[in-house]
Formats: sequence, structure tokens, C-alpha cells
Amino acid sequence: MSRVPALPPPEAAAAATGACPALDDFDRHLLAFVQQDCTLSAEHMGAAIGLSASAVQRRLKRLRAQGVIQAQVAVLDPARVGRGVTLLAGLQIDRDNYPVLAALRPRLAQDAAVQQAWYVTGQNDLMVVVQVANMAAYDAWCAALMQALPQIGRITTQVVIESLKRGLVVPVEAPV
Amino acid sequence: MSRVPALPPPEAAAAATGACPALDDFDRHLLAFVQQDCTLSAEHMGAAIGLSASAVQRRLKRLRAQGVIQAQVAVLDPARVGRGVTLLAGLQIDRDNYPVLAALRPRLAQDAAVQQAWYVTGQNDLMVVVQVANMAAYDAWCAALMQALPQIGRITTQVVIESLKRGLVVPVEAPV
DNA sequence: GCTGAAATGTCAATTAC
DNA sequence: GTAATTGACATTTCAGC
Repeated sequence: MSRVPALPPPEAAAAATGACPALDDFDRHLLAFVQQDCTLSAEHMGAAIGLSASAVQRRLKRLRAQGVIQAQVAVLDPARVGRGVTLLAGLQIDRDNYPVLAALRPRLAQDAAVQQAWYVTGQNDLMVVVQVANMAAYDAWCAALMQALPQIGRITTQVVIESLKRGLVVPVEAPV
Repeated sequence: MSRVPALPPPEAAAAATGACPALDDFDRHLLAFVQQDCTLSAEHMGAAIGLSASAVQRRLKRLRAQGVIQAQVAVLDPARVGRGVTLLAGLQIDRDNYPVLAALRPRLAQDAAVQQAWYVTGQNDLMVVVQVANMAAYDAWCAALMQALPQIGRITTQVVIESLKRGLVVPVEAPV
């Protein structure tokens, strides 16, 4: 009759309500896996943590639907596609021109050279990671940005000599 | 005998040699696709750019083998896994202690809170993107780092108020 | 002690590689 | 052609009455 005793779902019930994304240990293990390699088969991951392939698929589907998994993407080597130069641009906005931040948002989003952008506290108002082919391209990028948005008072540049760590991996530990 | 006329590989032959990764328009289109969503089927992408599914799979396999595609990963929402606070830490190393950079490299690589790290020019020697649960955790992170490596003269912190753009997408345009 | 919801595992069928 | 994903169904566990 019974072949395998169904394993007890700890707080899985609460997670399925949809509202509160309470992740259990299975979820955390799966998230750790797919953050490193999302091409692993459900069977492979399930065998590693003690779940069937179907259960793994269901959980990943739920995590995608809940927005915990935002996307599954390929990471390229920038140098191999002709964008080997990375820079960190610190943007300072004049005190009286803070509304320009609203205009900056769509511009940064559409700008292919902009890889990441944060609105921050401190010396700069915005920090932008820019990926270009060479310094001339960066110079042109700065010129175009400052011409389009004169409210930008200053751009402080930090040239990346070497990228020591690159990724969007977020640690998924137990909530203690 | 022959059923389907072998499709003309433009500079694919040169690329397949392994040495020179000359990307053609098909490759660039595929890279643009998979950077946004690597779960798209080969058939879907092939139909969009005029290639068979098999051809798409061959090209993607080659791009992975060449290292153009470094990885395929899931991107998580940091807030949904309890790491909603992002900071940019600027590390300054004392002039006489530059060898500490060698010790920093493995430490940053193993530190789960460190998402990205660049060795840069300018005011700071290193810029580090740190992802933590709250400011207390960041304080502890700084304390641990400075205790482990006293050669770090100063850590300048920029707190991320809002992430305007997040990703590792690299534009893949024609070489021109 | 019984009933209902939720999650798992197994199997078959579809799809993609 | 092979492997993996998807959907359907029976079974088990837990919460509530």
C-alpha cells in the first residue's frame, strides 16, 4: 500500500496562502541552487534535498508567481561582447533641482550602457554602474547625460581596474 | 540524400575555431534574448530571428563553451528573502599596506553578504555592494571586516534608498 | 473522532533538447 | 531519440469542529 510516507510540510501551508511568503528549508535550498545555476534539472535538485521532481517544479513555479524569483537570465562576459570597460559614476544633483530625479528614472532605465543604478545617501545622490567599450565612449556618455540634464551638478567617476566579484546572488539563510 | 540545405554560416566557422569569438547578428540577437529570459525555447527564439531550433541550440551551446555566456541564473527579490538593505561600501587601504588586497580577494569571494566588488581608481581602492537584513547587520559586517584586516583605513558607506535599475545586462550591439 | 485543505509521490503525455 | 517538464490522480498529514 503505502510506499513512501509523505513528509511533513512544516510551515508550507502558511506560504501557500499567497500573502506571506514564508519560505521553508526546501524553498531556501532550491533558491540557493537556482541562483548558481538555473539549468539544473528538477530531478537533480530534488534528489539532493529529498523531494520528487514534481514537488520541486511546483515550488519553483510558486516562487516565480510570488515574485521571489524575479527572472532567469544568462550572464555574459562583458569583455567578450565588446563592453569590457566598467565605471562607477557618482551623480550629484543641485539642491534646487531635485525634481530632475523623476526625469532620470526613465532615462537610466532605457540607457543600455547603464547596468545598475541606485538612489543613495552620502556624497552622491545616485550611483550608476556603466558598461562601455572604452573611455571615449564613457566620455561621450557623460557629455550626453549632462547635456540632457543640466541639473546634474557633477559626475564623479571611479574606473574599475578589476572586477573581483560579480553577480546578483542574495544569501538565503534561515530566519533564525 | 540531403533534405535541408545547410544554412550558410557567415563567420560562424571562424568563431567555432574557439579562438576568436566573432559574433554575428544571430548571436547578438540570441544573447539579447537570453539576457532577458533564458527560459525562452530555442524554437521561439529561432522563429523570431529566422533560424531553426537546432541552429539556435548549436549557437547557444557554442556561446556557453566559449565563455561568452558565463552562467544562467535565477534573480531573486532581495527583500523577499530577508536581505532588503543594500549598501555601497568604499574601502580605502593604507598606502603601505597594499599587499592586503591579496588577502581581501578570497574573503570577499566567500562573504555571502558581498554581492559585487570592484577594484577601482579614485577616492576608494575598492567598491563593494553589500546586501544585508538591516543596518545592525551592516555595522557588524564592517566591524568584522576591519578587525580581520586592520590595513583597511576607512570604510565610506552609501546607503541605497532605492534601486532604480538592477541587473547584469550588457548591451550587445554590432561591432561597427 | 471525523471532515476538508494542502502537499507529496507516482505515472502518463507532452514538449523541448 | 532521449531527457525533462507538465498535468492528473491517489495518498498522507495537519487544522478545525
